[in-house]
Amino acid sequence: MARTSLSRPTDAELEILRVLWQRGASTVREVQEALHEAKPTGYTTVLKMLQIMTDKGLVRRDERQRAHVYEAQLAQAQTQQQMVGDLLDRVFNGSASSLVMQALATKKTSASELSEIHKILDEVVRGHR
Amino acid sequence: MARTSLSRPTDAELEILRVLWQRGASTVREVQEALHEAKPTGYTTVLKMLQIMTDKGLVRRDERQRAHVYEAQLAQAQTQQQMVGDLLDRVFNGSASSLVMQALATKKTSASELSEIHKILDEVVRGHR
DNA sequence: CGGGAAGTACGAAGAATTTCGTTGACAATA
DNA sequence: TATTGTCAACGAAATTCTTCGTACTTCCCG
Repeated sequence: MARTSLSRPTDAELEILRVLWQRGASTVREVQEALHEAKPTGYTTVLKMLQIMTDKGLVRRDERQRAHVYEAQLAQAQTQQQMVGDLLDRVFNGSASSLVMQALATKKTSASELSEIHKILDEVVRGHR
Repeated sequence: MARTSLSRPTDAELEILRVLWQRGASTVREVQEALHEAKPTGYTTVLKMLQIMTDKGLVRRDERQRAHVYEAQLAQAQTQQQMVGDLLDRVFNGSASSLVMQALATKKTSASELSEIHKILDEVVRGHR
């Protein structure tokens, strides 16, 4: 039974999505092996998660081969945008500047990261005029 | 029984923290009334949440009055920083520039927000030299 | 003092999340 | 063909999150 709403992925779901984004379409076994390196995880656990995620519409399943192949439904950037938007609403009252400020305060952001952000900012400002 | 770890607040916990940050130290009744406007919530529900949050160390409780007074343990900025750091790790692989990019892509950020971000960025860059 | 109002504590129940054991289907191979 | 290995499906258990009913306590007012 497919769902309609599509809420934000849980932690375990996100772990799996990260693998799928990195590897591209993968079998259960491939995902399990990738996850297992970071954190021991059983095969059936990953399988069950992927079944649930298929149900929720987070991933697509290709059943043509005996070993089904799973693929993330949304591109990484889309999910990132959704999740940062969610955080913006829930935690920052919609203030993007607060979010950026706290993001920069958290990590010692590298100089190259900073100039990258500067570039992005310039582009957005340019687009605004 | 107090906990040790202090994981990220759940959604319901965050709702309550938002009230406490906005109002400052408050009784259960005060929190409940504030929450109730946005979303009907029973008194004992809020009470139980606050008890759990005290347990987790998310809030402090002053029991000197009959109506206990609750206060957020961490300042809003601290929690924001923690949560954006968490998102950075879990969803953006630590790339602050990606996060900023997606944040700006999500909302039509206002011009004043953009210049505010620009100012923050300049300050951080200056601090780096 | 007696009774109601306002408060806390406790426990339970339902939902969602996460993990994994067992089963049965299917395929490769000896 | 008989055996062994790989896989999906299913269900159940453990945990966490969320909500709220009930019981007990304390305070105030007549």
